[in-house]
Amino acid sequence: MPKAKASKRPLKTPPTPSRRSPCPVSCALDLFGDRWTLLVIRDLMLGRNRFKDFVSSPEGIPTNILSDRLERLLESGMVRQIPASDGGKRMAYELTEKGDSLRPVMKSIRDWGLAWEPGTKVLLQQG
Amino acid sequence: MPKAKASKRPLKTPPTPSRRSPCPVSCALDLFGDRWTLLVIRDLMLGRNRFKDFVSSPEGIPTNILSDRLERLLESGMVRQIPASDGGKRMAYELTEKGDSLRPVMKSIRDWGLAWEPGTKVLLQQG
DNA sequence: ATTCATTGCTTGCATTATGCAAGTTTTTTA
DNA sequence: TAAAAAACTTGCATAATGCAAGCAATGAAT
Repeated sequence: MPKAKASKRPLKTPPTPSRRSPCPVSCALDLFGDRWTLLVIRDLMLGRNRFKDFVSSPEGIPTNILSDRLERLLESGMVRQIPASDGGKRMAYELTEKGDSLRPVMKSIRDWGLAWEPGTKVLLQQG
Repeated sequence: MPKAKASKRPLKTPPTPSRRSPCPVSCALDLFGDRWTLLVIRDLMLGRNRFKDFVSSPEGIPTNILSDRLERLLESGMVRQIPASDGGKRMAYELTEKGDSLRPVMKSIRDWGLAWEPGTKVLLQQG
C-alpha cells in the first residue's frame, strides 16, 4: 500500500533504479515483461477497473500477484486510483496517459495472437 | 548426455500445452511474456544470429536462460536453426515467418519505450 | 600435431517470483 | 445488526531466475 506522498525536492534517484540497458525494448520489458501485467492493462482497456474484475478474468490471476502488479503499475505511472463510480468509498483503477498509450502494443500483440495462435479469439471488444 | 538436441521435458506439446484462456493476448504472453524472450527476438531482427551474439548483448542474458529460451522458440516455431554463414559446422538461428511477424509488436514496444522511458535510445538500427 | 582460445552449451546452487489456499479487514447490503 | 462482498495479506510449496563454474567440441595458432 503506497502512501502517495508528493515530494517537492528534485529527484535524486535516477529515472531507473536498475535498468538492464538503455534499449527501449529492454526498459519496456522491465515494466511489463511478465505474464500478468499486460493482462491487467488489457482489462483496464476493456473498461474493467475494480480488483474483483481483474480477479474474475478468465486467466485467473492470483490475488497476491494482482496486488503486486497494481502496485507496480501505480509506481511506474501507468495506472492511477480514482473513486469508484458507484459512489461508495472504495477505489477503482484507471489507465493514465502513459498506460493508455500502450494500446498500439496491445493491438499488435492481439493481432499477432489471432493470426498465429489457432483457437484464439477476442472475448470482449473494447467499447 | 547428448548435446544440444533433446529437451529435458517430455515435450509432448499439444497444440496448446496449458492455455490460460483463448484470449490472443494471453496466449501470446504464454509464448513471449517474460523479460528475455523478446530481447532474443530483437537481436535476431537486428541480424544477430549466434549464441555468442545474444550473450554479448548489453542486457547480459545468463547462458542457461538463453538456452532455455532458444529451445522454447524452436518448439513454438518462431525460430529455426541454419548452418552458420562462416562455413563451419556450427549452427546459427534465424526467425521463421511466425517469429518475423512479431516486427509490429517489436516496433510498437520500441516506440512506446522511446516515448515514455527517458534516456532510452535505439542502439542498433535494423538493416 | 599440440596447445590454446572461442563457442555453445550444462550443472549446481542461492535468490526471487509465482501459484494456491486460507485468513483478515473494511465496506456494502439485507 | 448481521452477513456478504471487496480488497487485500500471509504462509508456504513450487518454479523461474541469476550467477559462477565447468566442459566438450570446434577453430586458430604454433
